[in-house]
Amino acid sequence: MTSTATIADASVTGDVSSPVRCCAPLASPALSDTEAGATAALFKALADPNRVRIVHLLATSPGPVCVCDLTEPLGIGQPTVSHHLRKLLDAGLVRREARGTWAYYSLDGDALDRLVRVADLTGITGAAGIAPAADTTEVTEET
Amino acid sequence: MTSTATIADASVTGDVSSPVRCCAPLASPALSDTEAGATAALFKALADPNRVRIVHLLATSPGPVCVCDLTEPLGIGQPTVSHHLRKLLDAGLVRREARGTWAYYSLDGDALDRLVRVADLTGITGAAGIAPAADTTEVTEET
DNA sequence: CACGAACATCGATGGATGTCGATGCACGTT
DNA sequence: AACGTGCATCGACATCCATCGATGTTCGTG
Repeated sequence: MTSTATIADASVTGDVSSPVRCCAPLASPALSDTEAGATAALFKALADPNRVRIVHLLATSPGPVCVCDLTEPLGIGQPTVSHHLRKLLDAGLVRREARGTWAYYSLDGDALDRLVRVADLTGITGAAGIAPAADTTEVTEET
Repeated sequence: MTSTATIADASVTGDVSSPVRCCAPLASPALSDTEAGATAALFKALADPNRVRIVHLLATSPGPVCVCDLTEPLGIGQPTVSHHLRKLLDAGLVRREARGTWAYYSLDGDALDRLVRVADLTGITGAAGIAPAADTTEVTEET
């Protein structure tokens, strides 16, 4: 189906006046399926309020935090906390350190850096198709 | 609910040697419930491979893109594309411009900036409880 | 004025996910 | 050795979500 020559026939004249077929030949997905999935997985790890709170608690804590420290401020059961921590662990956002009976969790600074980088990558700041929000131009000079 | 005063009794002795009750009183969630929810919602908007691809396509496209331009590279139906675009629209990541029969979408540069800022905010880079992911355990480094 | 195209919405459905209670395991104290 | 504590896992359940097909609306052309 990708052979739709009619699409190319629509031409990229730029005028959107006639309902021919529309559809200018967009760039094919330069993002591989695997990469898109990995990026989505990283975001999905933070797509829950309680996990956001966990990351925030880990960030604001002066040191590693054990599971039982999280159940109360979050207001959820211990199995659920373990569940969320596992999600964050799988995403590589936190690190686990078993210490006797306890399990201490801490943020992975490298992962957070990766997160910021992905956020930039997603938008490719400075690309063309970005509508400047308000003040036109001036679109985040980023790094 | 959870009036467990015993927790405070555990005290912040700092030594984790005896299984008294553990649980040093972590800082209460400095993140408001509303804020945590908003942050999670922003991440949730990008927690899907197809939406990541859409954002990528919008970013790499030389100009605004209509819905029919997306159905083919994504390989999903038109209603589903509209569904995803609505999610991105609700999250404020894209902007919609009706133009005759077509609807043109473009990225919202301000929203992307906000995304990067939230990613920073989530981790508060430079906070204490962050493991530098240095040489120690070498993590897994995923794929 | 009638037809076709693009798009949003509706209803339905299968799969993923957050939450809980109960259970099992590891470890340190008594 | 026996007990208690912290934690991960299991099974179950309710809910959310991505996807599709069908439908209705709007707009431009013949």
